[in-house]
Amino acid sequence: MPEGPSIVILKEALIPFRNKKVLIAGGDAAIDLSRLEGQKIIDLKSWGKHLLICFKHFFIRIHLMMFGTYRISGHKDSVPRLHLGFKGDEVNFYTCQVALIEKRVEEVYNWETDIMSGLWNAHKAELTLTGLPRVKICDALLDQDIFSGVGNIIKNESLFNSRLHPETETGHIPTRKLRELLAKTQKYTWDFYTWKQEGTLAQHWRAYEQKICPRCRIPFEKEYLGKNKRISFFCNTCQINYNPS
DNA sequence: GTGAATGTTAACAG
DNA sequence: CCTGTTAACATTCA
Repeated sequence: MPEGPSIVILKEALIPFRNKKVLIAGGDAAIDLSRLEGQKIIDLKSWGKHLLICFKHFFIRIHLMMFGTYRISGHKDSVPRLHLGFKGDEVNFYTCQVALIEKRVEEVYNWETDIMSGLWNAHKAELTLTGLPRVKICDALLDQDIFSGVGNIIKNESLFNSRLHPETETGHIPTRKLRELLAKTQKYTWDFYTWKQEGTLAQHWRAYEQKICPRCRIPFEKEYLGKNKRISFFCNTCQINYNPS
């Protein structure tokens, strides 16, 4: 379910719980739930695919992984991983990773790599990629230390929008093309955010899960590419591979 | 019933 | 120690 934009949407949905006190903490998460009870939520943040629920002396990190779900002001029949009970309200998370971290978020996270953040630093990303010339761009885009919040949909769509072949090594990408990719990736994440909220995300896909290239009408390639063997949809004609042959 | 999917990491082999 | 592979977690849908 989650790439960065979905986590931003989740965070925004939780903003009404800022300054609310957790009366009951439950669920089967392997954390000290009693630590939460009686504590007031100070803030809600996200970094990449991490949702951060901030308290005075610690924060909760939630990662929805592939199948995580949640309910706000409601619950499912199954046992939640984390249940937060408030006065007359509740929030529940399912099938996710939960950690309690005894630090301030500023000590742990740098938002310059978070593609959804106002602090996102394209120049820093460019420098990092330049220093990893043999890494395939399809792997680099999924590297959460470089593009925090980018997932497989954003990877496929951004490469298509930039007309870049997924297997191109970063060191062979012309600087102008690399900068185009950085800009279009950030733009697509915000399109994703808008379309996800509208419920129209899938109908806007131009590459992901598509059979025909919308640009030149030839069939898409569908291959498991890169170190991580994630599915890649791409057009062999429109998307240029700059690697020397 | 089977396989694959918006993800990540621990464990293991070499 | 580094790198690569496999397993594991876990839900839903085609």
